[in-house]
Amino acid sequence: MGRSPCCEKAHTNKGAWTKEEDDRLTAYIKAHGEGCWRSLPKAAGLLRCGKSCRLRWINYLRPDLKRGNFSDEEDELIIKLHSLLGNKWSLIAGRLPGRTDNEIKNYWNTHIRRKLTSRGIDPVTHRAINSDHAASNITISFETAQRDDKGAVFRRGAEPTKVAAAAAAITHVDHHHHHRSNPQMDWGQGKPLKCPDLNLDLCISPPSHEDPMVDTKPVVKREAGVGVGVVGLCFSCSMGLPRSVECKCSSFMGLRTAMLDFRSIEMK
DNA sequence: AAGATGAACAACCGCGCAATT
DNA sequence: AAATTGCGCGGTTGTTCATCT
Repeated sequence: MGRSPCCEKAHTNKGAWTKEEDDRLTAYIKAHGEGCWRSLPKAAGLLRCGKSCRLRWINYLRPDLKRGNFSDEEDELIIKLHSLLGNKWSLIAGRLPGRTDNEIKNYWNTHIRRKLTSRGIDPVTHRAINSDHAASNITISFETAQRDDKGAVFRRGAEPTKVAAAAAAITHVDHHHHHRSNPQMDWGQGKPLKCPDLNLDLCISPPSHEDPMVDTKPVVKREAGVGVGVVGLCFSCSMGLPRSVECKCSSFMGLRTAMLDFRSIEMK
């Protein structure tokens, strides 16, 4: 048999959170940390579903949330990342410290979608509206990921973290081969993407035993409590200090973007 | 001033996968 | 191995606020 039910559906509050509920949740997590969401409501004295508590904490109460308006740089970064990742809001949020997937998703739906449409760009395909050719064949470039002598992929400039094998680079370009959640990517081929103004190093952690016959649908390996993906900024850049001699972080629209660490993405 | 409409965003819902029993 | 739950995700809905007519 499995576990006991996650929460009692009856006798749980729904809808907007009150100040008192927020305070209780915040106080509890500050005292005990983010633990088991299922047992948290009862322990914290909240008549809420654990799922609801998690959502409230992650999207609203967490102290490291940035909140406030998105900058133009953030806008553009979201657009670029969306063109690469599709509606993978959690992955996109992983590139924007202090922003949540829900916030970005809402922002996309209310602002950016309209912004792109007004620019004549289809927000879904990132291609020019009414032109099959104008924006097609956009090539998004990634520097070649390095491999160690056993073929494991590791991030340039980082300790050779061995991740499972296979393709380091992502492919794309043929917009006719659509992945169900990411029309811009062809996850199976392992050819580099090219994008003139987005210099990001993507290391897709591949399957440990690559089998061309298996479904290559990308999946996100979950790491509880850890945002997916890590911005690999060096110390100087992460502190906003002048670049050091060793700094290998790249710039994108004035932002130090460093290298994307997609260790948590794996091919199925 | 009041109602209609749209924008913004918080919260919910259902699903898939991994973990657990 | 199968059944079941926990967690996280993306899609959607509901509510509030601002602007327009």
